[in-house]
Amino acid sequence: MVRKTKEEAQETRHRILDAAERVFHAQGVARTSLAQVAEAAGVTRGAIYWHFANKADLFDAMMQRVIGPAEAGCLDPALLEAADPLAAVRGLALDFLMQVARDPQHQRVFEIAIHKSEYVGEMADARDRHLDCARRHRVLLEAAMRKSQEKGLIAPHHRPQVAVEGLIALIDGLLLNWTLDNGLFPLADYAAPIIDTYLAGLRTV
Amino acid sequence: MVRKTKEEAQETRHRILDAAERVFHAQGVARTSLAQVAEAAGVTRGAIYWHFANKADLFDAMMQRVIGPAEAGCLDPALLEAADPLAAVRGLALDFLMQVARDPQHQRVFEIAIHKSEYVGEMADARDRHLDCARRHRVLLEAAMRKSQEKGLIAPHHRPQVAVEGLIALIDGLLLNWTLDNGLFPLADYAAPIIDTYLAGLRTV
DNA sequence: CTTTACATACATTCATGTATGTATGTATTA
DNA sequence: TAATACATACATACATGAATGTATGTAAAG
Repeated sequence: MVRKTKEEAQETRHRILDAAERVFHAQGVARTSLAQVAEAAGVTRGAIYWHFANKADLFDAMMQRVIGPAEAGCLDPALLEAADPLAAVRGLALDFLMQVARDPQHQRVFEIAIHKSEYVGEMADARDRHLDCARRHRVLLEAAMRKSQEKGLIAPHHRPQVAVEGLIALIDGLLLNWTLDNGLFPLADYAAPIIDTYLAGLRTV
Repeated sequence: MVRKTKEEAQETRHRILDAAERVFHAQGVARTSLAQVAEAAGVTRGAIYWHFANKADLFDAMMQRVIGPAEAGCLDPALLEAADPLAAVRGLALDFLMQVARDPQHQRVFEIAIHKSEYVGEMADARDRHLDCARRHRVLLEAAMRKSQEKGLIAPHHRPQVAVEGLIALIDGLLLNWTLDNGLFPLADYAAPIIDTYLAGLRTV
C-alpha cells in the first residue's frame, strides 16, 4: 500500500513529528539520523523527505507544532487592561510554567530546545523565531511593568526593563534547571513561591 | 621538526584548546570536525588525537580549563562563617556574573555549554560533572539560606530549598539569556539590581 | 490520466579512528 | 662524555562506516 488519502498522509506526518520528538529527546538532535527517526515512525526516509526538506525543517516543524500555540497565549495584549497588571503577569508566568510542568510533550520539546540542540547554522531559523518571540514578550511585559509602576504596585526606583529581564531570567532559569533534571525539584510546587518572592521584591522600597 | 620539548607540547595542547573554543563557538560542537579544529590550531588531527582521546574528551578539557578554577571559587565554605550570610551569597552571585560579563573567554565557554552543545551521549561526562557541581552549590547555598533565616535576614515563611532554587534559576536564567544575545541587555548593569530585587523579596513578610 | 504519497536504490561526501612513519628529546650505559 | 636505546610528539596515510540528498519506481487517489 503506497498512495494514501490526504488525512492518512497528515497522520503519517504527525507520526513522523512524534517520532522525531522521542528520538531527539533520547539522543539529541545532532546525534540522530533521519533513518532513526524514520524507523521510530515506522516509515522510510522517503516519507520524511516528502513531508520535510531536511532535518532542520523537521526540527522547526516539531518545535512550532508545540510552541506555536503556547506562545500565542502568552502574547495576549489584554494583559495591559487588567486592573492589577502585576497580578496578570504573575498569572501568565505561572500558567506557562504549570503547563510545562503538567504536559509531558511540552516538557520534552523544551528539554530538546534547551539541552539537546545547538542553536547554530541551519537551526538559525528556529533561533531567530525564538529571539523575535522573546523580544515581543519583553515589549509587552515592559509595558505591563510600567503600568504597574504607575499604579504604585512597583516601587518607583525599579527600572521596568530591568524588572522584566529579571522575571524572564527567573522563568527561563526555572525551565532550564528543571528540564536538566526534573527530579531536582518539583516545578509545580516551587514555581509560585519563587515568582512571588521576586514580585514581592519589586514592591519593596 | 617533530618531537618537541615538554613545554612546547603543552603549548600546542593549549593552542588546540584555544582553537576548539573558537571553532566550537562559531559552529557548534556537533557541527565541527576535528579536522577543522586542527586547521584552526595550525596542527593536524594527529596532534589532537595525541593529546585527547576524541572530541568529547577535547570538549571536556576545554570546559574544565575555564570552569574548573571558577567553580572552585564559588564553593568556599567560609560562606557560612560570614556575619551576614545573605550578603555573602549576594557577593558570590555577583562576582560570578561579573566575571562572565567581563572575561570574553568565560563568555565564550558558557555560550558553548549552554547554546552550542548537546548534553547527551558521549558528553554525559561533562553533564554529570556539571550536575554534581550544581548539587554541591545547592547544599552550600541552602545552608547559607538556613543560617540567614536563623539570623532573621529572611522571613520565616520562606523554605530554604525553594529560596535557593529561585536564586540559582535567576543566575542561570541571566546567563542563559545574556549568552543567547549579549546585546539584549547589559549584564554588568542589570545583575545587581535583579539579584537585589529577589533578595529583597526574601526579606519581606 | 495525472498527481500524490510514499518506498527503494544509488552516488557522494565526510568524519572518525587507527595504523604507521619519523625526527627529535631524554635517559642510560659504558 | 659520547654512543645508544627508547619514549615522545606529532604528521601522514588508510580503511571504514554512516549520513545525506536525489533519482527513480509504483500503486492508489482524485
